[in-house]
Amino acid sequence: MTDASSAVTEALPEAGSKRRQIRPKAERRQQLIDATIRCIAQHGLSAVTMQMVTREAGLSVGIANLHFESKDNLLKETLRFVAEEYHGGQIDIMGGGDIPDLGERLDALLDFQLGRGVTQRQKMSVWFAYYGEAGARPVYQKIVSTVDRLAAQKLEALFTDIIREGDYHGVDARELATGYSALIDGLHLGLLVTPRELSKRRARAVAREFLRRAFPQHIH
Amino acid sequence: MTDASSAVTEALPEAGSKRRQIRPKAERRQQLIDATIRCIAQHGLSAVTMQMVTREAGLSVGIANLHFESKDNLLKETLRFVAEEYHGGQIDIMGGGDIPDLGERLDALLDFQLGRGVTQRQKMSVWFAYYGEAGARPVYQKIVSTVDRLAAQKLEALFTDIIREGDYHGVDARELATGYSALIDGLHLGLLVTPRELSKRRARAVAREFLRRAFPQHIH
DNA sequence: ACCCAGAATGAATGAATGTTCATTCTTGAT
DNA sequence: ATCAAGAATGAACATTCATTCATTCTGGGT
Repeated sequence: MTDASSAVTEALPEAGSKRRQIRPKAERRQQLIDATIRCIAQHGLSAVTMQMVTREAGLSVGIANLHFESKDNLLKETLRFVAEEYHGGQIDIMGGGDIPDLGERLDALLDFQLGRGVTQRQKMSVWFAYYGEAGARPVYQKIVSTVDRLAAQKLEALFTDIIREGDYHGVDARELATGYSALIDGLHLGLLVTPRELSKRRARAVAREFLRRAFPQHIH
Repeated sequence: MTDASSAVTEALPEAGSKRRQIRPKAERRQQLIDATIRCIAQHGLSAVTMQMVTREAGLSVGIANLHFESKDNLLKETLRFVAEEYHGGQIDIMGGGDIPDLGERLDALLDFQLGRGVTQRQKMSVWFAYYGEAGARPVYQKIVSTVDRLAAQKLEALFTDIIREGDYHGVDARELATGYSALIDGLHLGLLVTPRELSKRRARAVAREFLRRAFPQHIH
């Protein structure tokens, strides 16, 4: 469904080549979204301009309004892309039967959530930039909560399976899922804002400890 | 140290009174900071303008640059205020001997963190608006991490005391403190972005469950 | 009653930004 | 080789915003 290793990191089109190229609409859209992600990460959402984004993409200013009708729309679509990439990745891991062992599936989930792909500063910056505006922009809330709800359901289902398999008592799958999701979000925040105090390694240890406390038989 | 019930919510100075009033510098500064908080919460950080803030404060545009030298500075000072209010409140509860019983002190902390004062949408919006920009603005990182570090130390100390008192084994105070802080941050995020899915009541239950799991003797 | 230091005002300014659109260029079909 | 559809360009425009500062007003000190 989603590709966590999208080409967000590779900037710089062939510098020097000034020849105008015509490319399919979908490709240009993605190019602009990727450039937007880089710009938000580097300059902050409130400092992003259309000129900045199109220059980063190696294209002219007019093209942004050709493929997206407005800046607002470009930002909206960028959020949708990031949200779907993140939550889609989780859903793939949780729902798919790719990993039959439930404990290993938990591990894979944790790896995805705090691994290289997602915790790249770029992605985290974008993620929280929108969170910051969500309070004032219902559109953002809706985009996030739509994918978020599905991921939450899958996580709850996974926890329910684990609870049944391990015969754990006094544990509420729903509450635990809420707690785990919140913990991961909080760790992402810490990694973004105070990277000096919280290393990726320690973030992972903290999350793992949370799971181990809840499911001791499943986390080594 | 800080006053959690500051007058952020009360908008509207006496409407209709057009008489110019001269007030001490400190008062005007606070007036403008409060107005800025309201504006960020309502319109989002990226949409805040000086005209908007000064109108909200019931003052003229020029006054903002009289008391703060620039918009940048006003935003910086506003973040400092919110950060100190939030972390200062926590530090007061944790460090002070106002509450001798450690379990009760934990309860008080949780009440403060997820109670009315802090979880007001206004404050949360501001908090995360800045987090969103922190990736691109080292100044914000520094302001937050300064107060954050102190609060983290106090929390770790409190947890250490509790672990000693309860004679808990296999628990690392530092790691637990990191996890708890992250959990609270994540719950705040949930309350802000998906208030429909996460009620304040449930957020509190989740946090309490985390503590109960770690310190069963101290949380009823 | 008077005065003046400095607080407060808001129209004016210039810089920055989103959006438009007339024009140019590319490419695949004929 | 030619052509048309439409992708791409970027100068121009209108708007918005932060900042300035000449001017007005206030209130405490004398």
